[in-house]
This record gives sequence, structure tokens and C-alpha cells, in this order.
Amino acid sequence: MTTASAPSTRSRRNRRAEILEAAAELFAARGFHGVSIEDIGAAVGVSGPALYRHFDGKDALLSEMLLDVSSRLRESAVAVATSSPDPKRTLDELLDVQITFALEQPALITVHDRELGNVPEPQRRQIRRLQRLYVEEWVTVLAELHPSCPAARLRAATHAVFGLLNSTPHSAGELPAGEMRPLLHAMARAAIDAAVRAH
Amino acid sequence: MTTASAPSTRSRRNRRAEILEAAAELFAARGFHGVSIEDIGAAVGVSGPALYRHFDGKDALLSEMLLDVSSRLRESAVAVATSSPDPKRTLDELLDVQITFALEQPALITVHDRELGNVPEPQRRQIRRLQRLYVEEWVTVLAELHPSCPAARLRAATHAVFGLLNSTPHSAGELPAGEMRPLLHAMARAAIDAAVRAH
DNA sequence: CTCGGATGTTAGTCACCATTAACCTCATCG
DNA sequence: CGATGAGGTTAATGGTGACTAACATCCGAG
Repeated sequence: MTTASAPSTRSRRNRRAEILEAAAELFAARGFHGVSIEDIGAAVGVSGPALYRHFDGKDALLSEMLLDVSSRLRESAVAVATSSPDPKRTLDELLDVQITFALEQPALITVHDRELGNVPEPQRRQIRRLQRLYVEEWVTVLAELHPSCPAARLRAATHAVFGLLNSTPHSAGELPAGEMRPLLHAMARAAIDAAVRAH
Repeated sequence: MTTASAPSTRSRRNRRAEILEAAAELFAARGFHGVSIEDIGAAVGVSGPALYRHFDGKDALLSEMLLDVSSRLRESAVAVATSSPDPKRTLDELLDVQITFALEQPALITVHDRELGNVPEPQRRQIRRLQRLYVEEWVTVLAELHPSCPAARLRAATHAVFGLLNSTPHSAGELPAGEMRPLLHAMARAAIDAAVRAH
């Protein structure tokens, strides 16, 4: 076979992904400093220093995790904003993106907005940048819909909506997922409408 | 003087309060495990082990902090719910309680919903209990206003509203405080109405 | 004036943890 | 076959951090 060794590559990818996933759960539950390298290793059935075969260290692991999340969020937002020219519909799709993320990857969402402070400086800046760009996608769409509303207010409203949507991890299991999604959508929509009313 | 020694008592109270306040800021910023006893001491101009003159240890300090917050929140809610017999008005006052707390003590609010996992078991249960009672105050009032809406949905909506209101710490400084308060109130009200609509 | 308790201080102690070193296994490729 | 490199393993190593001990200070009460 002239192709690159499939099993090795696949196993490596799997292991890395597996570690990132396990680490996300642990970080979400106990916080970055509350989790040891040994803990993460144990969670994937490997012990301790084996992680250094896949990541440069604990910081690097967190960096990659947050970089990945913010990239994906921002990419989805850009895709949505680019596809449909109707801002009303775009807003609904942005809501769906965030809701899906919050419902399907609660651990990542949690880590994403708690642990930025533990990312070392070079990558911290980049993650912040992606987060800002993500917010700006929302603000842009909202500004199209409500041109007379000051941007600062739109930004504040956007953050508040993120708070609302990202709260799901904490209230997990309150409601079946099938009801949670439309409920969150309706609440977020209404909150946004209220924020821009009379502007 | 037959009264207890004022200066000693007062100084002790102040020091304890000072420590709790400084610790709340630090825990909010870097997480429980990201802050050392030495850090907390330094923040109040005293160094390291001096804290053990006031608290049994780091865990005890956190326990007391969270116990205090949940007690105060719940007490305020009970007071509000007891005072006014008009549920509509009560809801507005509950919103004000939570908004005031979130705006005036962002660090405490942050620690309150992040660090429960680090409280040792005996007190953990009590804090959970207080939190549950607080939520139930909200649910009770909402149920009076919307008897046909299932309690589980009201609970989920309540948690989402907390997420919305507690997000302020993260978006600090976006908007002058004078505008933030009514904005949050309006958004939360609208979100609740939407959650309950058609039930 | 002096005794005692409240508060601090500095120097351990001991556990834990990130990271590194040295060493093993084994599949793949030439 | 045999070299090689990916992925693991178990023992250091070094630093940090919670907590304790032993020793000051200072102030208010008797």
C-alpha cells in the first residue's frame, strides 16, 4: 500500500480525541487545577505521563481544547451568516448553533467560558480573538435587524443570551432534551426582542 | 464598661469579612484550586498561615462563603414572597433581588455557581438545600401566575433566567450599570413570558 | 503591672503533581 | 530478519501548597 499507514494514524487521532474529550469532562466537573494529568490518563485507561506522547503538557491540552471550540463556534456562525441573506432567519440559525452546542457538548461549553484564564499567553490572545469574532457575528446580524439600537446594548444582550443558553449544563436533566431545545429558543428570542424594543 | 470589648470584636469581624471578600474575588478569577492560602493572605496584607486564626482551613472558608450567599439569597426571596400578595409584583421583586446581587457582588455569584463541587460533604448538602429552596420560591410564584404550566418547565425556565442574569460578571463593563439593570430585567421578564406562553 | 488571649510571623513537614528519564514492546517497512 | 519509531511503563526530580509548630506582640482586664 502506498497510502499512509491507516491504523496508526487512526489510532493516534482517536487517542488524542479521546483524551480531549475525557479532559473536557474532568475540567468541567472539577476545574483545570482540580484535575491531575494522572486523572486524565486514568479516564482513558492509560496512566499518567503517557499523555506527553500526545500533548506538550497540561496547558497545551487546554489550549488546544479551547482553540478548537472557539474555532468551531465561529466557523459555524460565519457559515450561517454567509448562507442566508435574511437576517431574521440567520438569527434563528445562530440560536440553533449555540443551543445545539450547549445541549450536545455541555462540558466543552463550560470549560470554554471558565478556563480561558489558565491558557498561556500566546494562544490566549487567539482564543479571545475568535470569541470576539463570534460575538461580532451575532452583533452584526442584530444590528441589521435593529439599526437604531446601540452596538453596546446589542453586545450586552448577546452576552446575556449566551448566559441563558449556556446555563443548560447546570440544569441538566430538568427537562427532556426534546422540550429543552424549543424552550431555550423561545426564551432567547423573546429576551432579544425585549432588549431591542423601543430602540 | 460592662459591654463586650468592642474593638476586639469589631476587628475580628472586619478581618473575617475582609478575608471572605478577598477570597471571593480570587476564587472567581482563578478558581478555588488556582488560589493559594498565601495568595488570600497577601490580598488582605497578612501572610499565609494567619488565616488559620480565622478559619479552619481553605475548605471551611469556601463553605462559609457559599453558605452565606445561599442563605442571603434565600432569605431575600422568602422576604419578598411573604411581603406582597400579588404574584406579579413578587416576580418583579425576585428579579430585582437577583439582579442586584449579580451586579453588586459578581464575584460571589460566580463562585456560588462554580465551586459547590469543592465544598466537603457535610455542608455541601446544606448549601444544595438552600439553593433548592431558593429556586422553589421562584417556581412557586411562577406557578401562581401560570397554574397550567408544568413545574418542570418552570424550573428549567428559572435556571435559564439565572444563567441570563448571572452572566453579567462575564460581560462586565459592556454597558453602564444604570442601563444594565433595566435591560436585564426586561430580558428576563420577556424570557419568562415566552417560556410560559401557550401553557 | 502583669497575665492571657487574640493575631501574626517564620520555619518546618508532608503530600501531591507536572514534567522528565530510562527503559520496554511491537508493528511496519525496507 | 532487524531497524525504527509510536506509544506505554515505572521511577525520579523539583516545585508548590496546605497545614502545623514554636515563637513574638500587643492590648484589655483584673
